[in-house]
Amino acid sequence: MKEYLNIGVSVSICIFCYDEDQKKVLVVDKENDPFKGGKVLPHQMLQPKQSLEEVCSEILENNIGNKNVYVEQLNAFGKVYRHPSGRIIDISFYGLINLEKDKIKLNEENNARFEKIDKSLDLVFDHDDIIDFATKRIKRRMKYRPLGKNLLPAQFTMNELEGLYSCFLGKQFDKRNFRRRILEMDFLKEITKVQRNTRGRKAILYEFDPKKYKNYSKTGF
Amino acid sequence: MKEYLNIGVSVSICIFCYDEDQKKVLVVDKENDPFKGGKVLPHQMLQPKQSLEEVCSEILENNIGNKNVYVEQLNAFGKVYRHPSGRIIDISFYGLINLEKDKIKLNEENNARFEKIDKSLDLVFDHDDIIDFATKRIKRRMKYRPLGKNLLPAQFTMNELEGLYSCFLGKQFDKRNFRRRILEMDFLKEITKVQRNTRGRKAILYEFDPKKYKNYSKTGF
DNA sequence: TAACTTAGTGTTAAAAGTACACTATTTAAT
DNA sequence: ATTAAATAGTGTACTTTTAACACTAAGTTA
Repeated sequence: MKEYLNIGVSVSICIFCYDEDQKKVLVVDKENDPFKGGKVLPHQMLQPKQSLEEVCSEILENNIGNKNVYVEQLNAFGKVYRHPSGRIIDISFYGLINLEKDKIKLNEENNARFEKIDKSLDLVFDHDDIIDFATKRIKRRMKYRPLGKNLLPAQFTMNELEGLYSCFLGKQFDKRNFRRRILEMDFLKEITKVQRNTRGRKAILYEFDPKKYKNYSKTGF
Repeated sequence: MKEYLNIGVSVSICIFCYDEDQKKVLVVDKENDPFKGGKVLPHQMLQPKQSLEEVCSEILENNIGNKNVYVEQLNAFGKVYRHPSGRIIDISFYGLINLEKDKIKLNEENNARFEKIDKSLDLVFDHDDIIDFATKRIKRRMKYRPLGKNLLPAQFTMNELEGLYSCFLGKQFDKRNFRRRILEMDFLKEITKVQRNTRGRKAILYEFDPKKYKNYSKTGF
């Protein structure tokens, strides 16, 4: 056997959602050694016949019961001793979902769950670094691409969208400027129906315009 | 043997330089099958005991005789049939060099050489895609980070810097606006000496201010 | 000394971004 | 029915950034 084949390739995914006005990430309990019982990102070994896309689909299917989630590649993490039981290169991805719209069925066997992202997350391997990497990537990306279609319900208010942006970018916006900017970017459709069980004035509901959203997603503003 | 080990990991590097007012990339002739004699990016199989950084150093040493070139990771390319003789995942990097300053000794055995980047490059595997990926990454990066320290000689004129930007971004600049913007960014030192064997008026020479350049490289403007 | 080559310089107009405070609509409480 | 509390929505003035634009300066060569 060729020596260079003594390397495994794993794929891991940061799956983010926006829930209870917070950014959360999917973590699972590790079912086998090393670090059995430790908290990790969902991940899996790549098999020789699988494309990277295929193993991503499998990971998604196995952990959230829905393989049709768009993911993007982040980075290959390859420190020699990142994995204690052999040489494993990890290729990481991230994806964004909405808990209702995407019909998520969390895997109960490995205790798959969404947790909010802070110091106390504390994953094993170098998975905290991966989350960090993903967080920065998303922040940069959302400055020139639209964000929200995968994270929000089909219809949403301007304040909800503002909350999302505010949460993911970690800063406050001026209401008026935010609205103006978003509407100028021209990827929203205003829905005439105005319905919500809230106190206070009822808000206009918006949807993303699928075509425009898609175009801007590809080419940026 | 575990099935998932039947995958190899290669590392390839796009090494760019700026020569004769053109952006060029290092290519070599492939020395063994598959595609023996074909044109490729310098690359090598990752060995189990090597870090990604180490194999990059080796590739650099073997092809340009200087392993101390800063490289950044681009992307993992992992299509199942990208390599005809087995499953190989390629992790690509890019680096920027200056032909004189970096004391480049091109490997003659594999005909290592810099070629300008256009349709006629035509590399085997998916190496054209990798160059494409690198080109876009650099374009995006140079909008918020300084560029040039690795590509230009230690001292250079403002017009030379403009030429470089113009070449890498693929667009023309207004002289006055360009100068103003670059000087405002404040990573250049003006050198009093004004010397060049050129026709016409002599130009002021600049150097990069190492500290400022480094800071902006990390954090952006 | 005139023609040519390359380097260097300021101003104005347009666009984008930022700061800022009140009115409108609805529900809940009295 | 009236008032208080909650949430949604709106416009203007100022500042900063970007973009457009053409001539003068310094040196070389014929």
